[in-house]
Amino acid sequence: MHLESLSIFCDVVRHQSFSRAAALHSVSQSAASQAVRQIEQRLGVQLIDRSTRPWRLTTEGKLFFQGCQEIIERYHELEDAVQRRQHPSGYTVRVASIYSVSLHDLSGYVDRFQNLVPGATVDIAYMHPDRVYEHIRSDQSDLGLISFAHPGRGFTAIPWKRQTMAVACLPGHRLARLAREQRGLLPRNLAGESFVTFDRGLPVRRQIDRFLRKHEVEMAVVAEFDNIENIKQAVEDGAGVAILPVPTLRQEVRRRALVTVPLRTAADSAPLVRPLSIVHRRKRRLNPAVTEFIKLLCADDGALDAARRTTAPHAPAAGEAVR
Amino acid sequence: MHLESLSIFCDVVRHQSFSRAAALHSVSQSAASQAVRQIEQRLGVQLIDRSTRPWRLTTEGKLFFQGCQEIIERYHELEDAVQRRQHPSGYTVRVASIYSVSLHDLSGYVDRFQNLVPGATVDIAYMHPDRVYEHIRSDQSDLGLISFAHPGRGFTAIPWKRQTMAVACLPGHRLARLAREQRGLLPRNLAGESFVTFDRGLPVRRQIDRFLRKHEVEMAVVAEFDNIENIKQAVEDGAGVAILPVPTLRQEVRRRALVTVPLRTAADSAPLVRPLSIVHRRKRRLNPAVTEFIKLLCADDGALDAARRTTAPHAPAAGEAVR
DNA sequence: CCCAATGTATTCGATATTCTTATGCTATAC
DNA sequence: GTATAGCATAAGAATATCGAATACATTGGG
Repeated sequence: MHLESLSIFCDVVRHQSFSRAAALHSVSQSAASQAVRQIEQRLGVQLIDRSTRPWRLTTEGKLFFQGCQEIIERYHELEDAVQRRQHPSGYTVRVASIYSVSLHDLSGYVDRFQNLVPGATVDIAYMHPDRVYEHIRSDQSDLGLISFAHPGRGFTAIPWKRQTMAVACLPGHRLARLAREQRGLLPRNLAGESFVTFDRGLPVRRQIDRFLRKHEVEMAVVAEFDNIENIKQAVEDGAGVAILPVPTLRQEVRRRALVTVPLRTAADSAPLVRPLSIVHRRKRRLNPAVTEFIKLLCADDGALDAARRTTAPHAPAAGEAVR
Repeated sequence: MHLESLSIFCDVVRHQSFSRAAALHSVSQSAASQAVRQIEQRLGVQLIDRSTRPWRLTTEGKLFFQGCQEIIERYHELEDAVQRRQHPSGYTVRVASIYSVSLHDLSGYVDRFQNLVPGATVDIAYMHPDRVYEHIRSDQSDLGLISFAHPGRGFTAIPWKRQTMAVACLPGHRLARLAREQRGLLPRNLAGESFVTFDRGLPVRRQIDRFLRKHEVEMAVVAEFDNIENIKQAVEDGAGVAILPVPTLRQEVRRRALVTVPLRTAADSAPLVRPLSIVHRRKRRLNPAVTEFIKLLCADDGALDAARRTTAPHAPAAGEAVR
């Protein structure tokens, strides 16, 4: 019997709902239903009486629920105890991040975290997206911060932030003036503009192309790069305009090298955002400090529901463009 | 985490051996090794120090072992408690059997069982092999008794008896006399004889054919049936001889309608036997009475190791002919 | 020191299980 | 009645598991 299934059963009972329990465990409602059914079948005992609405626990169900609760709690304590022995003091949270999540984005969290958990430290390492996954797979890091969390095998992705993307150009650029005049830019204003963008094949590029196609705008791609730094550089050098996540342009905007121009879209059409996710190895018990850090990262970001994790190969991370 | 894996870990520790633990759980040594490693990986903690011989538990391993033992015991108690509520008294063991396992084969066990477990009853139903599986799958029976337990999905087969097979013929038949003269029959004595046998495609038929081919004997098949009763009938009617499990001929031998003639084979060649197995649904917790009954069935049958259950698609049931 | 014996780890392909998506059902509310 | 919310079910894809074969490591004997 899978402990995870027992845990799902307990949450089904606690929340009086299969769907909510499923969400809490980051699985589909169907999976929760099947898990509970499987328990019933293996036991040969009906735990839930589904003939009424709302459903109710049977007597056996109540008994089993109480027992399960205790067993699961005990098991978690056991895991904690065993893991704590190994890292007896000074928890460390090892984070692997892509370059374009600046330290600035994180320092606030880190400070608050170190206040909250006095003994703890956070190690942040910046690297190429592929290496982030590799780092996590090989257990060199506990968490990864990446954009467009690709649904790779063995990883769990927790939606974190959604950075809105805007047009970046030189302060004296035609589009900058136009945006001032008409308060923001419409997608079609971009038509024909020289465009510095991401390599074909990167999710963010596909995202942008989809957006432009949707708004029936064609731009003249003059350069493609696989990272944001090079794109910004090219724009500063006057090669054209770019569409980039606003927070990554903070430095350049501050020193007035570039300006960001918001893109206005119709209310019903999805705005251009770059979803950032926290990823970690699936089915792996995270140490308490890591759990705490995740909680903190997700917490003030009130809009996002921490429960909406996804490990599903095809479930788009919240914020990923719809097909 | 799989409770089964935890249980394997506990047995590994208790018996200080992966192989023995694997056998106890009816899995391969490989699976046991993988199970333990999986636990270690998910915990991120080394439980067993494999660098020495014999290996030793790490400190964390000891801690985890103690905790696991308790958790598993609790879980089993919980299952029992929940199941007992449903069958508060008078356990019943429901057995589905093929026709050719006669009541005579079972009555001894049933009597002893009812002595051992006073409140219990045993229901035996006889049916076609396919229906036995169906009965078990649909939970109409707890146990099935079948021959040549085919390794079907979702079933566990416990080797039970190995019925030696012998030639059955009319008392006055040439072979009967020959056997008296030379004390038993050699396979080659069967050459050219009229042969009443099983339908092609039945495992028992393939078994017999293999045997004959191995001894380079060709017989003249005069009739094929899908069940033993018809074959016996045909032999009694003088259609020819048959090769059948000895115990299924008890009635006919007693009333002197037929005789059984043992087949002598070289010491190194496998004798012809029909393996009988007890099957039940895999991954299903059996109620205590059923467990007790299985124990009883297997017990006096000392030669067979109750631990050598098989659920493996390719593991031949003990006694099945080797390829 | 090498060799064989024993027991565990690893790899790989087959198989079984478990998931998700899509859709069907059903008890209640209106 | 009909609509709705919430669960069940089906089918196929993704994943996990298992066993067979084999590699590897340790130990004990020559």
